[in-house]
Amino acid sequence: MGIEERKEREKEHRKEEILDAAQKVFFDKGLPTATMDEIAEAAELSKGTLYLYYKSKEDLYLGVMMRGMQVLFSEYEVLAASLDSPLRKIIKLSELYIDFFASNRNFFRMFHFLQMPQFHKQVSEEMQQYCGVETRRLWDMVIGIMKKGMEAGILRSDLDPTEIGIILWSSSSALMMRGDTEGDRWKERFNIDLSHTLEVSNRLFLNAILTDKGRKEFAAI
Amino acid sequence: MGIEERKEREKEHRKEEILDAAQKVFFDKGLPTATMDEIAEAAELSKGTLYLYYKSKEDLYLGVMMRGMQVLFSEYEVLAASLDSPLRKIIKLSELYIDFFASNRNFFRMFHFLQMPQFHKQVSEEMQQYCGVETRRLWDMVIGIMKKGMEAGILRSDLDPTEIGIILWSSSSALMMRGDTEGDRWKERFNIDLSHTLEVSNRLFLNAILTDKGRKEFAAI
DNA sequence: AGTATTAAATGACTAACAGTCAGTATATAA
DNA sequence: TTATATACTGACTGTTAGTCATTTAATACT
Repeated sequence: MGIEERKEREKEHRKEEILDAAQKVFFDKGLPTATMDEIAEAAELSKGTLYLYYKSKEDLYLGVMMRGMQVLFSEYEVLAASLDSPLRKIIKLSELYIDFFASNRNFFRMFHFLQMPQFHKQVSEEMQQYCGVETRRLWDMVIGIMKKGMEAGILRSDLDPTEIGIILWSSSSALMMRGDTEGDRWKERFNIDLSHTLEVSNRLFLNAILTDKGRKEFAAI
Repeated sequence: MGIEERKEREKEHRKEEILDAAQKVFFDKGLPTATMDEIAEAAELSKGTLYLYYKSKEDLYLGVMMRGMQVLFSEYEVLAASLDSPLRKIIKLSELYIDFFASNRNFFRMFHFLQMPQFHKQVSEEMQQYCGVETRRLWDMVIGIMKKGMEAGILRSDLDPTEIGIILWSSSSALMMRGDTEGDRWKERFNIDLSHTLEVSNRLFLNAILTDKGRKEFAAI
């Protein structure tokens, strides 16, 4: 009785095809300018069909966004499983995020939508749930890497690994976001290269959270 | 010939009345859910009239947002003109922003719209221009305070005052934003109080950018 | 095979809303 | 009192998210 299973697979496949189409259109136009008709056109389906698979345009948007999250997550997974030293893992954590920003700009921009519920009009409970669960997996991974660093004695033990994780992540995000949208203006107005600013920020912060041992190891790299 | 002038005043007054109405509605419902008809109703004007004063719903939203920016700006202005020491000014700069976040949550949320052009559909060139100019005034003030700190020898002179300003601002913003939208979840999931995390972040960062002299003064406070 | 049943897809339709503009009312000038 | 300019109105248009009665296709049954 493989028919049920095949149908299930085809259904999943159709969902992915719709995401492919939505991704193209959203990358091109952004959430408010993209239309469901365009996405249907791109998917070679009727608009009604889109709604058999996703509850709203915003759900579809978040569906695409979650692909970006998965990309980042799987890169972190590789990092966490690697044989690098705890310090190198923490450094690479930042670098990976910066690389992700550089090569997946469109996904990066989408991330912010999740965090701004005041711009949600039709996000379904389920999708919000799903996003929350996956986001948490990402955080657990980041926090896990921080904890390892603390156990290895390179991170100050008077700090909370979760707090450090969120601070590092948030400050990086914020600077990348500003670099993305206002990088040129900062360059011409203040002669500031925001990607340099991000490096400075991470270096300052890293030095602030490392133990003497950690700082020595860091200096040796 | 004071008629022209009076009319000019009345026009400005009408613009403000419209902003009052828009503020109420936007605070209540957020950008996507608020409707121009509601705002017109609240302003006791017809919808058409709104468009004599503002080019689009998004322009109106940014108009309200700029009021929040002015509030923050004028508080910074008082601080900059105060007789506090350079170090105290820098500390108060953070505190002021945190206070603003606490007591003007709705304005704070609006700030993010400006920074996300991917969610702009109808923002006029003029409004964008206006926002840019005012934002720059705010930045100049922040950067000015940092420069004074550097001249006073309490901030490391190998760092760029503009970079320090933007890092401090961005990391604070990001943590407040997360606290705003996900504070409860972080509390229950990780037992983290994000307003505490913000304090930690600012303290770590401050210690990282202060000179020995600055750190001594800081410890004495 | 032919027929019944179930599932997938369609696209015309509705409702809601941003933005427009021809027309009205009000104030000033002649 | 009449003419002109200015402020305002609200019915109207165009667009688009989301729906649903109907059609099409696939599977099950006899």
